[in-house]
Amino acid sequence: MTYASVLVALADPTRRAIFESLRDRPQSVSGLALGRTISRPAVSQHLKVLAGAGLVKSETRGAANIYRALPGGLQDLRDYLDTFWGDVLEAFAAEVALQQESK
Amino acid sequence: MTYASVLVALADPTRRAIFESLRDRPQSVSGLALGRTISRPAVSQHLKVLAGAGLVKSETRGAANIYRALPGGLQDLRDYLDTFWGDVLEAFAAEVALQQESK
DNA sequence: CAGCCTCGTAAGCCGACGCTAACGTAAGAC
DNA sequence: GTCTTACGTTAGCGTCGGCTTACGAGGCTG
Repeated sequence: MTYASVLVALADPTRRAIFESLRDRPQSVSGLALGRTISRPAVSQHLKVLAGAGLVKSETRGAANIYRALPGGLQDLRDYLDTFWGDVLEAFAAEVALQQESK
Repeated sequence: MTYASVLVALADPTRRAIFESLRDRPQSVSGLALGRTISRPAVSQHLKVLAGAGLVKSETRGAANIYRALPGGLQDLRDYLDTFWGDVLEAFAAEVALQQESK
């Protein structure tokens, strides 16, 4: 069921940009807000959503909060897509079989 | 860039349900609306979004419109997630190297 | 032809989401 | 202690998205 929250989290372009930025290297909240046009609280809220989806981990270092990307959070979504592949191929095979019968 | 529209399309639960229903077997618009609580036009609009993302194909048969799931439409998203994996592991390795140096 | 089915689209409503501004809190630096 | 920096949270606003109702366009049947 977590793949649902992952989809919602990654559906937003700003959130994807933040996640991709964290993919390159861990960063603080203000560090993430520096390169963008949105305010720091907006970044904080996006990080909250990403953390809720298990895509990001926060690590307090002094007064700063360092965020890091969690690649494992994508696994559920990958599995979801994989099940789709198999099912759709099965359905296709069944369809072909039906076509054969109707001839 | 298509993975973005795929993410948006699959982020909605109703749209996912429709897509999963088409995964099992091709169906008409009213056929899809039959099992659900939402109206037929709502289904039609969702199908439009799914088609825009390349996840669904419409095939006119008489007065009916048969929709079919396109598994290939998920490939771009899969590739996007895969690039994430490699990059994040590289970043992790770089982080470990930094930790080692600072000791 | 008339009637019925299929479907897509437009208008409108309403709730959810993203954003900002403002507040309060906690951790160093001096 | 004081100041600064970094952060999270809240309230409020604007906007986007999903849903329904109503309409118009094609196809099939009698």
